[in-house]
Amino acid sequence: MPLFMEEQTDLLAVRRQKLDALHAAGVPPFGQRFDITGRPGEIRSAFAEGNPVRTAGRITAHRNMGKSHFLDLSDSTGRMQVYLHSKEVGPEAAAIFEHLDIGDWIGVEGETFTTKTGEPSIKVKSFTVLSKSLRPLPDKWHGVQDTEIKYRQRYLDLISNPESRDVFLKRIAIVREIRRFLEERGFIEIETPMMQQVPGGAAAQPFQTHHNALGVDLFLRIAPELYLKRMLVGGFTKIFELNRNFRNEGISRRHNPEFTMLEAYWAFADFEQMASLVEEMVCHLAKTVIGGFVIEHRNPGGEVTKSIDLTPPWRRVRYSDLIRGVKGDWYDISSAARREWCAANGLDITHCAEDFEVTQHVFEKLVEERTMNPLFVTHCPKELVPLAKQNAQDGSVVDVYELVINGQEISPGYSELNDPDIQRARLEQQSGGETQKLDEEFLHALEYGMPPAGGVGIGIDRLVMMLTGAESIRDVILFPHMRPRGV
RNA sequence: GGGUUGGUAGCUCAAUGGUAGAGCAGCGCCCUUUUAAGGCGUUGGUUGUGGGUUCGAGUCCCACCCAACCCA
Repeated sequence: MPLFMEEQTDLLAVRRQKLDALHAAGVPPFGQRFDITGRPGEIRSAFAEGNPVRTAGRITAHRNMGKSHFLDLSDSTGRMQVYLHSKEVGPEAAAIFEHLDIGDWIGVEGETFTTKTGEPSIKVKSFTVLSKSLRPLPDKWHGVQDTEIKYRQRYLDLISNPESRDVFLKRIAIVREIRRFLEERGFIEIETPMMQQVPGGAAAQPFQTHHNALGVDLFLRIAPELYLKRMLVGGFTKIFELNRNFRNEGISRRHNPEFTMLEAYWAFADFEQMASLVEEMVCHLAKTVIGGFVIEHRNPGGEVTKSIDLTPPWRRVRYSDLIRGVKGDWYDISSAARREWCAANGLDITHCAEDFEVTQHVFEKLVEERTMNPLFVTHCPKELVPLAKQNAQDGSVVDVYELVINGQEISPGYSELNDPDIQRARLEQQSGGETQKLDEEFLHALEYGMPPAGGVGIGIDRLVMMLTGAESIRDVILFPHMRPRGV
């Protein structure tokens, strides 16, 4: 009596009923090993007709023609259409098929053919249930639009938004190509401690933890620098580390508490050579991963919002010359006159106590933020970079570059300080006299002699943002940190 | 920390203070080459949470939660 039959329409309950139906039919809903001849996207991109194939994937589309069905099987490699007809698989399998849904993983065996609309396809002879999906997937056409779901449930974003998948595949390729580029040039990858007793190498708030057996507090590293320099002392003269740093600071469009950093050190080189190395490396990434030197950033409507041209050679300009480019007599006028000029030009410098901070604010707002194409800013004021070598000709500046692309700092590079006494003085100054913040073991190591070296750091997340056109760091980190919340 | 915007069905989105809707997904039926398949029918809601104003609140007010963006 349909009138008295309770209509069961809850989406989760319907899937549970199908799960039960599979069990009842003796079909394990969560399968085992399934050997394949190729993944869906691989078979499609290297398509040859008339071949026996086995593949597996998630059902992401179902076009039901009555007796014949067209399914898309997908994974991270892409999609492959399969054609399923009761005449080919038999009535028993056709009955099992009734219990499948979009979202289920299945394995298929069959033969490749091309449909009359020209679509590469697999004519299924048999299929195997690999995993029953108990929750419905996001909208097949729009995918996941809700940013919160994209970040908290990244797997849904990856299943339904191919453009998100592409960004992460590019990120993976970028990291792989960086390693290859450096290794081909004789750099070797080093692993140094992520838990440090003295968090050094940068000025940032660390995360704190505790080692029970040793009874000591430890800090997650804010940078690997001081350990990599110990490696230079140890005679490893071309090294890099590409891994995570942790900073206990704000979360924003450009900041995640854990982020990926490349640091590389090259003994007997200077900051100019490091600049060339970085220029070559980023150009290599653009060519191999992006496919060209021009990077276009688009808004959600698809319109180009900005264009970055990475074609080498990149400009190298002294910091002071860039400031003079903003205001020619900047270094000839009084401190008060500079502050008046800032106020008149809409720059808020109320938080700037020192003169160099005022100048730096002008640099950030009027040079850095407006620089889209690569620019090596060289010979920065020594107050800004306390750990670098002073310039031999001009003691007020240091031998460093800051690479600016896309309006943000992408990479600093130094001629590293290797005089242990000057290094100690600088670190003591930086720590404000708090001796427990000094990494004495590092200073001790320097006294054995560290070769002069060039060093670079590159924030990989921001580099990926620049290369892929992402406007938020959360779009290039698979699982960005979010405020806790139940699903 | 401050400001702005947003949170409605599984997903994507509507809804002058006056009966909460559509598309997709789901469910039922038709269809043997479709591809955002199509056709007919149909189910589905604590409108982020908690208060308040009102005859009446998704809509107005207050607080809180979560997110995005801008600022610090």
